[in-house]
Amino acid sequence: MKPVAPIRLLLVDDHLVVRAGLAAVLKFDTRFQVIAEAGDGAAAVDAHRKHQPDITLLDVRMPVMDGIEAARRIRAESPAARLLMLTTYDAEEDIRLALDAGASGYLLKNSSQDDLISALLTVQRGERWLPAGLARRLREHTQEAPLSARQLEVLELLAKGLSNKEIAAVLGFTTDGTKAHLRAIFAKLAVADRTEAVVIAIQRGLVRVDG
Amino acid sequence: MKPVAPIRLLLVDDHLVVRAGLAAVLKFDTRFQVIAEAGDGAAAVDAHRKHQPDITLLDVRMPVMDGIEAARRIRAESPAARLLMLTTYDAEEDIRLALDAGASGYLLKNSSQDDLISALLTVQRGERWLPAGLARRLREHTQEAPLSARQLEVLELLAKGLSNKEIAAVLGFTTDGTKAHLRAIFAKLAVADRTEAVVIAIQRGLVRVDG
DNA sequence: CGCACTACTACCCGATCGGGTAGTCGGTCA
DNA sequence: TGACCGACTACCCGATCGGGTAGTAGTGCG
Repeated sequence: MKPVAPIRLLLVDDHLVVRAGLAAVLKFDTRFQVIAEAGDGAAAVDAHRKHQPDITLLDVRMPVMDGIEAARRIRAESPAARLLMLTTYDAEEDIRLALDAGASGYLLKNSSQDDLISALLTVQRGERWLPAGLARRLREHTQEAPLSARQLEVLELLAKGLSNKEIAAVLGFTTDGTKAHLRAIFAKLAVADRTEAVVIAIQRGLVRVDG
Repeated sequence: MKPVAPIRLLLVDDHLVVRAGLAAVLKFDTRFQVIAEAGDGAAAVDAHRKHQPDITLLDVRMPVMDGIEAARRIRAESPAARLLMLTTYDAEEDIRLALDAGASGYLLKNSSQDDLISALLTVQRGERWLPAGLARRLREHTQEAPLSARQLEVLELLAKGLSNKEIAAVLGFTTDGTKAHLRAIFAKLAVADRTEAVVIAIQRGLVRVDG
């Protein structure tokens, strides 16, 4: 064992308890050193600029600026930054967005201490880290055509329970327009009707219901 | 200030990080003392029996045995036990179930340290603690008639995207039977169609989609 | 005992939905 | 330039949905 400089970490999470927990869990491992913490995305960007950590542990869902946007901005400033996203949710869309935003890994909050540590070490080596089952599920849907921006708008309204006519009114086209979009959406999500589409969309994280 | 014996706490959460975080946050407040931890519901029941804590902080969603069931069993053994449920989700149904199971309070994981401490102190006094906005939302829907067991079965299948005919086949009655159930469900949830019903059901925690 | 309520079945009917087909318009990429 | 694709509009048609109404069986409640 040769002595190595500790990996310097920036912790970003809006939950105080989670930050404290991560710090507590990592405190006794000399390979890691928590050098800063932040409670929202904007603070994370500032803290990253100031401290230039080796790895940033970034919560996905946060007030002010979410983890995805924070990841994008950090990568814009520091393309070599290593970002490990941290989340409770395994919605595929979140993961896809996180990876697109430049994250090097994706860690579920219910991971064990061992997982946390191996994720950190893996990311530090410049490799990608994803939870076991997730990598497979992600590949499955990655082949399929993604929804267009317009289709996501329609889907969002659909998930509010609007009828074809109401969706058309909101988006400013005819009910036939809604139907055309729905047909494309159904095909891409491989479902038969609007209800199924909404359920799948929620499962995959294409739309949010937490309101 | 007269010196008081610290409030003895049992922490129950399947996330190591959360347990560590709670312990870390409470460590510096002498009014509290963490005397034991558990990682699932079954272990929580055992730990409660053994340590008889003043307050048990119980995560709702856990493997092996969830927090609701654990709360029920703990209360069965120790009717005076004070239980503070801890969760990320604010689905109303979870809260209702938790309170029915005998919880004295319900704390969201994104609460501040101040909230955590005042929740603990409130519960210790034997009073009920609920997050601000939640108490109101809960009262709103508490007036409304709850769904029957059969209606929940139908709702569950509805949330899988099944048609009236398919639901009827699964449950063993005619499509008219499905329609009769749906009419009752729509009325109780105050929605106009199946898609809206599913969204509301997911929001309120009446059905789960995490799979 | 009657009353209320859930769990259905059944029929009617208009509105909505979903699928098939076809064509226009604008942007992109080779 | 032509080929392709997304965003529509439009029309047809059968299936499904949701609402109104009515009636039966079974259960729990006072």
